Amino acid sequence: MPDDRNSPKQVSSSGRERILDEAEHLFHTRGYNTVTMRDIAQAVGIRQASLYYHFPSKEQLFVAVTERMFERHRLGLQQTISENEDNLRSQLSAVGAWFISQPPIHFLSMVHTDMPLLDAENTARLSACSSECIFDPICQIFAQAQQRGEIRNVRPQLLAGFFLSVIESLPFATTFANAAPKEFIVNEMIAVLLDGLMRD
Amino acid sequence: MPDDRNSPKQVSSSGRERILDEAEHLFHTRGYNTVTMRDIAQAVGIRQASLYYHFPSKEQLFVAVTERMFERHRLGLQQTISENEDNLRSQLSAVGAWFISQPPIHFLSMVHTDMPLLDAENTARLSACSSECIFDPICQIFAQAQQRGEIRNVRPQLLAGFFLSVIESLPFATTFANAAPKEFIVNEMIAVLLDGLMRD
DNA sequence: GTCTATACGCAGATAGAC
DNA sequence: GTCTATCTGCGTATAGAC
Repeated sequence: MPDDRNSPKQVSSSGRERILDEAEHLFHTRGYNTVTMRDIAQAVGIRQASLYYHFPSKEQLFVAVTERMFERHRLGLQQTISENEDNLRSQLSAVGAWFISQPPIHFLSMVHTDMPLLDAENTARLSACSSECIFDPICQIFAQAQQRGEIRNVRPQLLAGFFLSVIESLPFATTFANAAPKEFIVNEMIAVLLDGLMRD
Repeated sequence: MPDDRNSPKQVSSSGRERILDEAEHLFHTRGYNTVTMRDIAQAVGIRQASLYYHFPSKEQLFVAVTERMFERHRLGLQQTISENEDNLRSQLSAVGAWFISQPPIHFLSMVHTDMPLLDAENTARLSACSSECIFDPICQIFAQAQQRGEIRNVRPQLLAGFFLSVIESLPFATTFANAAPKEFIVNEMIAVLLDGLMRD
């Protein structure tokens, strides 16, 4: 917590943070376009116009929300990966558990539906942020496993995309009536992936 | 082509069909919410209000468009699968080629962003339609390969979800600067999948 | 920091002429 | 079948009081 002598109350639950929390929940469950500033204000418990004291526009609020979310994933993934440095299987399993523990990103929806509504500058910002915080860490897992000789030489980017696309489809897959729990699906996926990659 | 004696012009390019064509292109590149009836009318070359002669509402137009698209996939998949009955690898490769030949479905975006804006009844219709036309056929491919003893016993639903989630992420994956062509990615995916499933 | 009030534009849909 | 004209509601954003 920053040492801001002028802050009258706790910094941790400042008005701005409460807005970011509620906005994140709404944006990433219903999408940028569908959520209105009134929805967010109502969730926070203030009036719609009051949001504009904290954020200059809906778009800037969305960017702030999304960057904070990506950054949280970057830290979470970094810690998860460093705690399981022994082998690829345990790393992937831990990473899967990390994603399951977080609200779904709905990355494809974000890229396809939300991003095109933003300024070109903000689109570029968020794209870069998503690569650094999510895609690159997963890539590194596979790249390092290859350096250790643990798996065959398939392009890490391909494998990372592979892995993430299945993770992303989990929220949908588990809407089926007879769906298995998320943890089961992820581990099954990892098993299929590795039994094809492992040298016997 | 149906034998409609009263049709004054060719049925193939009737006004209704032209609207469906343009609406499909717009809806499935930009999403239900973002596309306006004026956008569709402009693409067709008529005025916005004229659309309401053919379809009672934007929602019904979207449902008609999406059902027609799913049905096209059902027929395309059926033919593709029947033309490659020998083994799983050639079937999957052909199915991958089929999906690449079609405009992306953006299924996850549709479920996450578009569907919740529709009536519960229409949501149910489209969900059922997507299962019958897309999910079930892919499931059958894997189930039959298991019956032939070609692959291990992993739940076909899991493998179908696996396969489709990667197909769905192709439009995104190929936006990267140094991206490989779609065909390459799909075949690489199939190779990883099968080398883990094939009995050696 | 939050409020009320309001300006402004846009999107879906209807009415009725041709 | 397509048009013009219009109604209605909603969403973002601003102005200014407290």
